[in-house]
Amino acid sequence: MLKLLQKLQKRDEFTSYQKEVELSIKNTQKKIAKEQKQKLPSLLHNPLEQIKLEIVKCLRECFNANVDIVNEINIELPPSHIEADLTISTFELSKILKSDPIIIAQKLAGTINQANSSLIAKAEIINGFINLSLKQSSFYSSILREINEQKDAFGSSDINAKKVAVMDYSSPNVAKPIGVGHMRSTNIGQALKNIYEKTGYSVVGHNYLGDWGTQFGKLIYAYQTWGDKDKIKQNPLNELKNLYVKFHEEAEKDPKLEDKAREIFKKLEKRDKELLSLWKEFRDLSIEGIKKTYRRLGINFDLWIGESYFNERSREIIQECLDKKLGHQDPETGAIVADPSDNLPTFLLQKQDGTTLYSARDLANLKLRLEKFNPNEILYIVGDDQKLYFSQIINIAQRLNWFQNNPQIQIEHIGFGLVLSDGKKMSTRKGSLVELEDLIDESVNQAEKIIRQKNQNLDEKNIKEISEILGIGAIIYNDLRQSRTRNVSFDWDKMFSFEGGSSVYLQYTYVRIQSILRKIAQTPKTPKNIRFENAIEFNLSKKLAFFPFVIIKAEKFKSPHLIATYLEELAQSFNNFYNEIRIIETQDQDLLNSRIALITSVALTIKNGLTLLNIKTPKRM
RNA sequence: GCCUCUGUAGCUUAAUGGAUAAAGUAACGGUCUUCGAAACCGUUGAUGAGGGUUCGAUUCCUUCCAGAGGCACCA
Repeated sequence: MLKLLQKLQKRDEFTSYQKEVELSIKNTQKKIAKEQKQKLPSLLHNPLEQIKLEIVKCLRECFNANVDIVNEINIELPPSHIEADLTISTFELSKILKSDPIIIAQKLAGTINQANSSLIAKAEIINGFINLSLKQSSFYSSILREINEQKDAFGSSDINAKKVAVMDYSSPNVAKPIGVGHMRSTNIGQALKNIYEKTGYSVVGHNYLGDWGTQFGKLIYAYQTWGDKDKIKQNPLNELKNLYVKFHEEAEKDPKLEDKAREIFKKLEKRDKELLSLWKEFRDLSIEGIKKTYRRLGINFDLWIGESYFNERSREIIQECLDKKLGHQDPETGAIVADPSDNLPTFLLQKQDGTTLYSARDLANLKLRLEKFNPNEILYIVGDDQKLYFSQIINIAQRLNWFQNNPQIQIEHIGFGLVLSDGKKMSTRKGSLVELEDLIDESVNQAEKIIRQKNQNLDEKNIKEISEILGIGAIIYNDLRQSRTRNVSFDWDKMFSFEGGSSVYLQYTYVRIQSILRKIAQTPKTPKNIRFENAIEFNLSKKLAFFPFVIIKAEKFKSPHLIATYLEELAQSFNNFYNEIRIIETQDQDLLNSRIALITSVALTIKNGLTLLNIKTPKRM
């Protein structure tokens, strides 16, 4: 009886939330277990993989190499001035085999030529390069058959089967609206999740919400001082943002406000019932708005566990740091300081007023991930401005011996350049923030304008749907097409480029193919005798064969932009072909069917690639 | 002050030690009575500056210059 009473007394806004979290962790564990049992598509039917394996076999024959060299074979398309189908450079091999590249090239090319391969016609050497000429028709029919069989699965592989990765992305602060800066973490994170899964990984997507901390003290203070309940009910997100900005404006004039905010947060950490219910209200309102934006962008997570969940656990972590002498209490202030090694600067875990800091909660978060998912990788997809912070955290976790059960684990901060406005970092506090929702609306409007201008045959409903697809795609693509590390300057005009080098270019190419397939009006079926007539067709098929390997590379370097670059090259190649050859006028039935198989493959690959980047493909536009 | 990242064509970007540095955009010229010209073809145009490492450097090291970010009670 007494226990029940105690339980009831203890029950507050937290209790139900904690239950929710535990359930979502269990569900995620189930999801992983299920995925690990699934059979994944293999690369073995891809002729490019077959060529690679043949070369490895030849290498083993002539060098008795028992080192693992499969992944060192680097097959590429040769530069345009070289007349060959594929090229291998032997420079990397020479380091592994500790031999002269020219000699390797000579020996290897000789062995390949004697091997009587079903795909390779001949190997020639120029310097350290081995240039391969293929048995083109077998290669061509092999890759087209493979793609048309695999369909949406084309691009998948099993090279990372049975591996688990936890990804921390988006993770917005719930007290303020999502800005365009946060968009990068969201887009890059989701794209990396998709890419990882395509190579066989099970991925836990974690939206680590910033739903705790002094910011809530600020927000609650602002609400209590200037807030208006009715206004918040009408337009919650906007009003909360106004309060947040107002607080910072006032705090500029009167720095004492910061102390007041800290005081409120301190009470919140002590579970003051009234404050806690305000906290819950603001949190729920914010999350509702955030989810709306995610729905439009197609972002999904397995876990929504915010910092608040780790509040109490972080106390244990702080104690653990003190016990293991990785932290100390500052004798002057009483704050608790963590002491990383490797010349990294110290950082605070707990403030002098006894409340916890982000770092302590983040360490608790890391521990939970290790315990619940035992992952091979943990990726923090967070801006480069937090690079130092993550090296500090990882250093402490390492020295707390948290990785002893899993020494191979990779914990990485996947940084990226910031979105700059007028050359500077954007900030909610200074009001220089462009809100993501506004940006999306604007882009969708721009798209609609152009669609109306370009295509008069669409009805209203279609126009709305397609504007949404094109407008949102343009924003995401603009974010993902360049390599992660460079800063992005925010430029409205650049966002709405609907020409070459944009998602719209890729979508347009896809739509064109759909249009041809509609005109031909026969169900595409792969013919018995696949053949081609023109070199452009064969080149396209080579490019297609690379798709799964591009995904693998994008996973290895955590670089979604490699997919974008690849798709642009593919689309360009197709458009070239399209301009050269009139597909529907092909007389020979086998050739026509082969061409249908080819363009279907191109369309599938563009669609699968854009899906990885979280961009949709319309049927018409 | 210390540390980190970035610097490629007028502009936005690609190329993670390899062959003649690749695209888009802008400019100029060409291609639609024929599969959707939101496309295609052609011309002009670039590695911030200096040193080093090596068969070979946009890529690695170093000095300088320029921009951005971080460095204790925000997250």
